[in-house]
Amino acid sequence: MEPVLNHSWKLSEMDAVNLQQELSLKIVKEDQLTKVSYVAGVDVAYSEHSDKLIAAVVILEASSLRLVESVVVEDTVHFPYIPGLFSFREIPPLLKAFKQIKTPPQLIVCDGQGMAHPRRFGLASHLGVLFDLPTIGCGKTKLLGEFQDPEIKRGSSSPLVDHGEVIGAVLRTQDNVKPIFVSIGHRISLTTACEWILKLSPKYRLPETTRQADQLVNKVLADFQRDQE
DNA sequence: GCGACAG
DNA sequence: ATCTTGTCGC
Repeated sequence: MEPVLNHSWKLSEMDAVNLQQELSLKIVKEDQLTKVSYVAGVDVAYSEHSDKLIAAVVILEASSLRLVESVVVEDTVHFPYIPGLFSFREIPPLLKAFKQIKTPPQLIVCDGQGMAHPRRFGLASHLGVLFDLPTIGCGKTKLLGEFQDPEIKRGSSSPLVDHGEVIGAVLRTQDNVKPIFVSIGHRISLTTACEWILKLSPKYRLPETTRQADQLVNKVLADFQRDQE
């Protein structure tokens, strides 16, 4: 559960890019994923007129999709939002929350891209390498790549391609609903990743992991901002 | 120069 | 991400 790397996270943009390139040298391999009892979901919500943020990690039981544990932390923004350097903004608070998790997950679903990234190393890949756990990148919109609209039926998908390389899948999780962008994070194949996302999205467009994490951070942030006034 | 650009 | 009301539909 401990991160294999320990950075200061007080990085310049250039430092961030260099670190990202170092970490991306790690090899992504497929795990069996046969014994996944718990799946984690993560999300961060930001305050508008302050540098405060709320980060959360939720743990769902894989078989029932029931919420079994959640950790919420308050933190401060220490890195700006820059497309391609998203990890450096969200990982510090997420690590802070992960440190308090008592139920270790065997899979993490991230709110953002994994391999579908300019350097093939988005948030999901980054988190996967840090924890050495299987991770899936699951974004609501694309960062880059070209694709054809998948068929209208739930479960349909089409490849997300960048410079001739398949970097992810555009997956329809509900009939006639806007598809989401799935990509390999770490230690998982794209096919297995899509299967998991479908399993985690029995009713809504987004997987339960990100939905639960999302509603949690937004609720806590709302309470936090209410107390400020 | 113009458009794109995870959250 | 965040600012925001109602509205169409199952």
